[in-house]
Order: sequence, then structure tokens, then C-alpha cells
Amino acid sequence: MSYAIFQLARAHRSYAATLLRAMDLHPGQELLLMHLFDRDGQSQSELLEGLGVDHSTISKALRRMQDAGLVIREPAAHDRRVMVVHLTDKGRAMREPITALWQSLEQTSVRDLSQQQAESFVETAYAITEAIGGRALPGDHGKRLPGKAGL
Amino acid sequence: MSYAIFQLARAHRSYAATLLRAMDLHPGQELLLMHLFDRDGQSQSELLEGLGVDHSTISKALRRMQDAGLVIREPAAHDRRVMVVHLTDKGRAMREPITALWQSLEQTSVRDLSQQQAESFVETAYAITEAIGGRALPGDHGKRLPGKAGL
DNA sequence: ACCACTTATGTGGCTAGACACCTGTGTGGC
DNA sequence: GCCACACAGGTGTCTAGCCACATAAGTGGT
Repeated sequence: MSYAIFQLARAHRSYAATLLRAMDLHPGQELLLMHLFDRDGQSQSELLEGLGVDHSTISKALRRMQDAGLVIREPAAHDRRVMVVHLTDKGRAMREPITALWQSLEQTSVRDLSQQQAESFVETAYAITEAIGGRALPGDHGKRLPGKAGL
Repeated sequence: MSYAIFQLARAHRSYAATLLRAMDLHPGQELLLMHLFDRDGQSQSELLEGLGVDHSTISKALRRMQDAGLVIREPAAHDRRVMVVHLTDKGRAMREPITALWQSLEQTSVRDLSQQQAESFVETAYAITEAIGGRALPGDHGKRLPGKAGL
């Protein structure tokens, strides 16, 4: 089971990376952009909430994306700690390609599956994600190893 | 679907990394060790075949593991290109902890699943892995590394 | 023997992602 | 007002993992 997850994760990431390479993006950046497509002008903390990665990862990725001209970061007026992230025209232009990439990824993934299998798989995947503590909720800094009962 | 895979992959890797940290290992190294538990004295190419990552990743990981005293690498007699990897006593001593970790990981993953769900999930996971071109190892979709290492 | 080709491995450079530590900035208690 | 504390980001450092390139050694064709 865990081996299957490892293999799937590696293959899936690798495939996504190959597609992303064609549009000069790196894995993870497309998720950041998709969150911004959904709602522009989010703070890094808000993006972090949606992605669940470390804040330093967000910070560095955004800096590189700013260097690449995809986004701009500017301090918020009401709270000078927060940096509000806005898409540039170039960033917004990535919307269609990314959507197409995502659909392609979906289609390829489910290619040999029945509708039933796909739904069941997603459902189980989320169940596993929750079982192993997939949510990094604010305030717990990763110390959440759910119970030593299972160890 | 792809989002579910991303989330699952991140959660799974993160959880495994946390467990591995307790025994001074890094993600991926446990898979390398498990392959060596299964058969000691493999070349890097053989290990690569089993893991499916880039050869440079293997090379660097093995160098760090050698620095950590887990393995030693020595040139093969019959072909001076290949480096044969052997476990040290310290490396062999990791076998039980890693097996325990793996079982814990498995138990936690399937905690909220029925036997049927778990089997169906693994089967679908391999189907997706093959569909997106993660070269699955020749043939079998069933057990990986039959036996001792407990994969 | 020679030379192209393949194979096994090493190395450098890049990003992702995690942790640890640090700097500003808001906020509540006194 | 003052001060401890929480919070938002930034930066350094480490490993994983990829690609691109390099080196050395075995393999074959001629």
C-alpha cells in the first residue's frame, strides 16, 4: 500500500513536472497560481492554508515567480506584516494553459479506469490523507503524529 | 483526482519523514535500505531499477549514507565501472526499526478502510501509475519485493 | 587494433520542501 | 505607555530529485 502510494506519487509528480516544464513552471507553482486564479490578492498565509506546505517554501517560490514576472508582492495597507500577492498579466495568461494541463493530467490518470473506480479511488485517497494527518492546522507546527497508539 | 493525489502524496511523505527523523534517516533512504535488506551487495543500477529515481539521486544518497556509516561502496571486481553497495552492521541494525516503521505506516494508512477498500485502492493506484507512464516494474501489479523486507 | 557506442557512475546546478533562527509588526494585559 | 506574546515573512541550511554534462570502462563492428 505505502509502496503503491510512493510509486504513484513519484509517477504523478514526474508526469506533471514534464508537462509544466513546457511552460517554464516548476512543480507546486501551478497550484499556487491556481489558488490565485481562484482568488487574486491573497496573503502568503492564506495561500499556505490552501496548500499545506511550509511557509518558507511559499516565500521562496513566490520570490522566484516574481523574478519570472508571474506575480508581484506588495505589503498590505492594513497590516504591514502581510504581503499581498497579485497576479501580473503574464501570470493571468497562464490560466488557460494550466487548466488545459490539468485536464490532460486528469484524462491521462483515469484513462484505464471506470467512473466507479475513479470515484472510489478519490474517496479512499482522502480517507487515507485524513487518517495520516494530512491537514496542517494552524498552531500545531507539525507535532501532530496522531496518537502513539498506532506506532 | 490529481488534487487528491497531490494531497495524499504530501501527507504520506510528510508522515513518513516525521517517523524517519526519529531514526536519523531521510525520506527515500529507507527504501534504499529495504532493497538492500532484501538483497545485499547490489549495484547502483540494480537499486535504481527497483526505485525508479534518477541515478544521480541514488549516487548522492548513497554517498551520504556512507558518510553516516550505513553502507559501504566498493568497485566490483568483474566490471570496474559498477559500485557494489554493502550494508554495514549499523545499516543491518536498521532493519527492525524500518520494518516496524513500515508496518506502522501501513496500519495508520488503512486505519479507516475496509479490506476491500484497501485492495481496490492499491490496484487502482498501480493502474494510474502505469497510465501516466510511471514505468511499473515488469509485469506484476501485485506484490513488490516479495518477502523479507516487508514491502 | 581502432573507433564508435553503450553503460555505470560522479558532479554541478536548479527547485521543492522541511526545520531553525531571525526581524518586524500587531495585540492584549498591566 | 509599556511589555510580553503571537503572528507574518525572510533567510540559511539541509536533503530529495531532476536535468545536463562529464568520465571511465566494457562492447562491437570493421
